[in-house]
Amino acid sequence: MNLQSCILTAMSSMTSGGDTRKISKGRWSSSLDEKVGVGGNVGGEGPLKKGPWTAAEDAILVEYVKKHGQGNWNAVQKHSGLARCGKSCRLRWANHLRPDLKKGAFTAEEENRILELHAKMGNKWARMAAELPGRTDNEIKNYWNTRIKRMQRAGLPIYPEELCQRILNGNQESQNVGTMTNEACHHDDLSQTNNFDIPDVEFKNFKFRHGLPHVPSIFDMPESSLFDQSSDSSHSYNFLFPTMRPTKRPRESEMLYDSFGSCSINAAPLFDQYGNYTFEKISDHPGLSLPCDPVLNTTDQFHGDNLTGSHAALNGNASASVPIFGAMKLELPSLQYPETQHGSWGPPMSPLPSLESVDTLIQSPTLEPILSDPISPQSSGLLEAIVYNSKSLKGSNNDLLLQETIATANEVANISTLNHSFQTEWDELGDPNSPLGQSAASVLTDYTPVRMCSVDGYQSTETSQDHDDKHEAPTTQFPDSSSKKKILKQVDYTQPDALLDLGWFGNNTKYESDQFVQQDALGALFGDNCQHQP
DNA sequence: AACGATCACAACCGCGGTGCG
DNA sequence: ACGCACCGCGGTTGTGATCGT
Repeated sequence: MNLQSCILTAMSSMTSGGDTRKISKGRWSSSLDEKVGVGGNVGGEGPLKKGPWTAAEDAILVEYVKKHGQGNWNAVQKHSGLARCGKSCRLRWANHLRPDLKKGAFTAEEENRILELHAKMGNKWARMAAELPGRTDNEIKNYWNTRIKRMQRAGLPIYPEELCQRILNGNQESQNVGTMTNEACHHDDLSQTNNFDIPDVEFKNFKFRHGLPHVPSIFDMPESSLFDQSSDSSHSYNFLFPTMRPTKRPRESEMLYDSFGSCSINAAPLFDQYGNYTFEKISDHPGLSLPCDPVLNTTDQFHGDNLTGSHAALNGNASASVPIFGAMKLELPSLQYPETQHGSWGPPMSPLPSLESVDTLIQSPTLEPILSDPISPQSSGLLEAIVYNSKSLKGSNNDLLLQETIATANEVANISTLNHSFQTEWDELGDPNSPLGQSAASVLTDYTPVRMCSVDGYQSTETSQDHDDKHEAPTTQFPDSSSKKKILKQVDYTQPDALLDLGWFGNNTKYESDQFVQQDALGALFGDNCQHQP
C-alpha cells in the first residue's frame, strides 16, 4: 500500500486506536505558522495539521521511516503526503513511535535515576533521556514537572532527606578540607555510572563557604538554607534577580552564571556540569561565596540510598530554572503564582539580597531541621517515601527557627529604627497606591514568587501589606554577622532605591567588584531600558 | 449529576547549533 | 562570511482524564 492510499485509508478511520484521547480535535495550521525552520510547509501542499496525531498518521510516519529512515523530516510531508511538518514528525517519532521506547510509568529505579540526573544536569532532559534507555526527554520532563509541581503544591520536599543530611555532613567535612579535588568529586557512584560529557568540575580553585571569613556560619541560617546553598547553589542565587523573561533565552554558553541560573526546582543541578567555570567566577565574587563543597558530596547522595525525602536543595517552592541573567523565570507554573503569594508572603526583606541570602530566601515550605526518619516507607516508591518523610517533618522543629528568626528580626527592626525616615518613604513606596509602588520590590513581587526564608513558610519579595511591620531578618543575607550589621547600618536595605543609591550593586561595598553582575541584575530588575543610574 | 480543580501527557513553539552551498 | 535549511532542545500550552466537592 503506498503512502497516499494509506493516508486516505487512515483519514477515514481516524478515530481508531492510538491517540483516541485527542483524536477528535486537530488543528490545521496556516502555512504562516510553519514557515520557520523545520516547520516549513515544504511541500506547499496545503495547511499542515496540528494537534494530536491519529493512528493513521502514525502508521504513515512509521511506514515512511521504515522506508527512508529517520532524519530529513521535512521530506516526510513531501513523500508521504502526511500533513504534518517535519518538526512534528520528528517529535512524534522520537516520543512515541520509536520502537525502542519503553512504555508505562516510571519505575522507582527510574525515578531515582531521574533525581540523580537532574541533580547533576539540571534541566538537560535530552541528556537525561540518554541515560534512561527507552525514555524520552519529553517524558522525563513531564515527569519532573508534574511530580515536582504536585509536591510543591503540597509543600513537600523534592529531594530525599538523606541527601540533605549528607550534604550537611559534606559541609562539615569540607570545612576541614577546604578544597575538593576532582577525585573526591567523582568518587561516588553517581559519577561513576554516568557517562555524561560533562567537564570535570574543578573545585580546587573553589573556596568553600566554610573557609571564607565572610561567610555566615552554619548557625546564621536555617539548615535548609544550608542545604540550598550546598546542594543547589545555583537555584538559590537565582533569587537575586527577579524573574523576568528575556527577549532572548540565553544559552548556557552565554550565561556566565548559568549553573546558578539553571537552577532551582526544575533546573538545578546539585553540581553543575559547568561547575568549573561557574564556581570560579562566583567564588571570586566577594559576596558570593559558594557553598559548594557539599555539592561534591551530593554525588553520592542519591546513591544506594533510599530516597527518603527532605528539604533538599531543591525544595518545594524554590523557583525554577532561572538563569541568573536574562531568562529569569520560574519553571513551575504553580510556583509562578502560588496561592500564597498574596498577603501571606513576607516583606521585601531585602529587595536585592546578597547571593548568600538567596539561598535562604528560597526555601522549602518547611524549614524544619532535617530529621531523618529511618522508618520511613521506602518500598512504596520514591515519591511516597518523600511524602511520608515530609509529613513526618511537618509540625516539628519550627520553634527553634522561629525564635531565631524573631530574634534576628528584632535586631533588624532596631537597626531599622535608625532609618525611620527611610522607612517611611519606603512605606510610601510600598504602598500599592503610590506611583512608586511598582518599584523593585514590586517587580520582584510580580516575577519572583519565590518562597523566602521564613518561619511560617511563605514569604516572598512580595510587597505584602504588612511588610513594614516585619523587618524580617536579612540575617542570612550577608556574608557574616559583622558585615551584615555594618551594611544594615548603612542602609535600610528593605528599600531598593536606597540600595541602589548606596551602590548595593556598585560602589561603596565590597560587592562592587562585580559590576557586571550588578548591571545585569539591574537590567533584570528594571528591564533592559532601565539600567541603574548611578 | 454537575461543576471546577487538578493531573498527566502530548504536542507545539521559539530558539540556538550545525552543516552546507 | 553569509544565508539557509535542518535538527534538536527546553519551555510552554492545550486537552482529555480524573478527582473532589
